[in-house]
Amino acid sequence: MTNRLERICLERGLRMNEKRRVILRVLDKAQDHPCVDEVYRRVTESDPRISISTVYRTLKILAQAGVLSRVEFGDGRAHYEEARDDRHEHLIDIDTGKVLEFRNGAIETVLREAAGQLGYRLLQYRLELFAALEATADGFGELHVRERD
Amino acid sequence: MTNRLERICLERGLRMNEKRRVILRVLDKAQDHPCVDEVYRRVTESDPRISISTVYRTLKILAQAGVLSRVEFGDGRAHYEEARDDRHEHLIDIDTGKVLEFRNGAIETVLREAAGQLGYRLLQYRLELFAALEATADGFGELHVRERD
DNA sequence: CGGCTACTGAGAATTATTCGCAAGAACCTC
DNA sequence: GAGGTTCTTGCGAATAATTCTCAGTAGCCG
Repeated sequence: MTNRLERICLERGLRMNEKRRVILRVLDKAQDHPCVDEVYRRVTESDPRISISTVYRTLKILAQAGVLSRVEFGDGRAHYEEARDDRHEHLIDIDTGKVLEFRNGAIETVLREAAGQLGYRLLQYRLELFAALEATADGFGELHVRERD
Repeated sequence: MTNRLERICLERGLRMNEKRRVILRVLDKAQDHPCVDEVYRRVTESDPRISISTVYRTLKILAQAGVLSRVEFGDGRAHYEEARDDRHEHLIDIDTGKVLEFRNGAIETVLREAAGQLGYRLLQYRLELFAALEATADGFGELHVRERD
């Protein structure tokens, strides 16, 4: 079962080999946003002979090819996640360091408008929210949010 | 003529000396968001004997004390600006690398609401818009930020 | 004035990441 | 399936931004 990411790589003219497959598999399975070291750690569980250089290089190439997305959380390291076409935002829980993903179309709209008011067209943006759990429950019950790292 | 920033420093229990005054003056006069190297360059015009260590250290301390704000524009360097109490956003022109500042209360509102919907209270956020003048460029291309500013 | 501490300069150390190069492997062509 | 071009890999060295160490210096408060 050739996975989805592997197929996309081939479509974009990237060569495929077992090391690259291992890296792709790690990111395909990841439920979080691992940094390079963490990807390396996971990757070496499958193939201890892979080098950190290769991980750095491959992640960079895959991000440039749009197979992965590079995210930065202000911790001085690059984090990667599988690229998806649905834009989503990241909220970092100040207390636990956990990263929540959520979607909110209004954000993109507001930002696009703000850029527009300056005569610009928004191409891309970097956004991270730092927040703390509200002391009081809001009584709206379970919100379905994927908890990630 | 003791400047405003210097006064704030004293209020927060920071010691004052001529080197620190020079750094403060540079940031007080700055109309942009200089990175550490750039601050160092400007500072050495007044006092060539100041060291880059001191610039790094002082900028960090001043930012922690809330006298300055540290901003990151995705170019891998820290940039500093005088801290102000009015929240403002940054838009990076991807063609020129120029950084525009603007105010837009709607942005903060939307972000605060988004956090609220997740049960969180927004404490802080990092936001950078990358955009091109309406007329120019098309599509979501590579984003490269140039030095300076 | 005197002392407790914070501040400074210089260079070494750290951290994250990229580069250079030679060897090895994909993939296209015939 | 052989061959060759070009991409990929591993390793260690190189960068780049930033922090740390440490000894010497100097604010600031009493």
